[in-house]
Amino acid sequence: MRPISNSGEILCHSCPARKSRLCSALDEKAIYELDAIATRIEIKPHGYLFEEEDPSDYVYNISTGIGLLERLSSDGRRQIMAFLFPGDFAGLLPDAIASVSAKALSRLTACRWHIRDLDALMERHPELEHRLRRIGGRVLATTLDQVFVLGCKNAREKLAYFLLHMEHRQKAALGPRETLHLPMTRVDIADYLGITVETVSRVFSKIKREGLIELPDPNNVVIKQREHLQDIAEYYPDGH
Amino acid sequence: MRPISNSGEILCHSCPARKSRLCSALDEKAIYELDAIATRIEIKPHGYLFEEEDPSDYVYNISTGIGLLERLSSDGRRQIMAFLFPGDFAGLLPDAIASVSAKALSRLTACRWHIRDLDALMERHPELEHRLRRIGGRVLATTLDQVFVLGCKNAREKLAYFLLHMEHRQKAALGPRETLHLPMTRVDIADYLGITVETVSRVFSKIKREGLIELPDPNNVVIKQREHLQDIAEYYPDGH
DNA sequence: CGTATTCTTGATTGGCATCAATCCAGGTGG
DNA sequence: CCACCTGGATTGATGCCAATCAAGAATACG
Repeated sequence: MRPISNSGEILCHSCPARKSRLCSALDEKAIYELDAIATRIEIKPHGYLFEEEDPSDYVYNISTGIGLLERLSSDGRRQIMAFLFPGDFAGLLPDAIASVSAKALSRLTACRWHIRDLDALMERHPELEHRLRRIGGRVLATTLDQVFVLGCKNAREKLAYFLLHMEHRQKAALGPRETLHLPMTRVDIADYLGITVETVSRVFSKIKREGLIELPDPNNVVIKQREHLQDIAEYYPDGH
Repeated sequence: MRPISNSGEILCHSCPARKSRLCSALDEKAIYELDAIATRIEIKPHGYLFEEEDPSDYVYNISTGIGLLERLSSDGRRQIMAFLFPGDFAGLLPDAIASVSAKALSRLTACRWHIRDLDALMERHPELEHRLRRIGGRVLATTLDQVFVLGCKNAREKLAYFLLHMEHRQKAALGPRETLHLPMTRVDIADYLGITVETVSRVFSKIKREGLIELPDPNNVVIKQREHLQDIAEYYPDGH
């Protein structure tokens, strides 16, 4: 059976997210059908995949590029809920109960499904719903980690957590790298951790002086003392 | 068809959480089966429903009483992830990826299902999995609200959010009340909001002096100026 | 009724925010 | 090719909100 996409250059079988948690281990027939109801979309840097006000009728799966989920308050404060890597999902809240926007940090391509189409497909492939539930569970687990960090940790601990978490995400999405690339600005990091840009910058400088990391340039980090960082953050993404 | 519980005084048909999002609108047969694989459990005040280290092989649905989900760090800091009201679920993370404990604030009764039993039942009743997915979606939405509050808001705004949120939860679980009962201590509130007991106490006193609330006693609040509180918290649980 | 626990209030400290200036790389146009 | 501009990053000076330390008041409990 040859996969046919209804609208785009990347087909499921050649998709960078082919091994994503939604597609992998689905049988050929299900993948074919999933492909048939998918729309390929592309967002330019700084563009939005969807915004708070939009009716949340779609589920997205990032194929390539980096994005973020953010929420804004009326007086301009911003909280970043997550950074999006290839394979990640967005728009998993069908009730439109969560108002977040998804913004592209780089050129970004994604698969989009209409909720109704997905619901219909799930009726015939219950395995699909099971997978979506597990994906949701992982998102929740990560969000609980974030709650813990925001509620309990100081600036130094927050940044240590951030670096290790980003390294972990990047490894999962793109494979192991020798240096950690940070595609976001210092402001983004600050808004993710609930601190200010200046504080982020200061802590970067401090842990660099202390030899915990190297900073070839602001967007690239070499972690020199992983265990020390893990102890600071109390975060061990791959076990102790 | 008469419902038969395998272990307890409360049957599904007389369950206080009977109208919970899991059971409601399931057909009689599914409810019967759900009942058959449920275990009724009871926890004393300050006891634990489950703890961080436990293998998370169970899903729980609170029947009566109040509880909380907490995570502790090695140096004693604590973050409360949620307060549990009748009808709420806990243990929704099958991967054991989220280490949280569930503690009882009062005498607490709950339904417990083994994941395996539930998985087997879902094979025959896909509607059940669909419901669990939606429940998980709601939990995630609430947790995202919490992230926003922890990351962006000051002590005053946090407490305003807390009061309105608790009122909303209490209304949903127990029906409308004229006064808001707070079954948790000031320390619990502090650990939920990422601030200290003293700060909680001070803000309570302040908004009481300002006439936003009345405090007949520390555990009961009468909200006098709901709209003002909503504006402080930027939180409108039932729309504007 | 005494003891423990929780809550509240006061005094002081400190970590991070705020305000402000400078640095630096990349892009643009003369 | 270079002067200029711009947005992001860094560093410094100062101030403030909430943490910390400490003590007293209120309430629950054996």
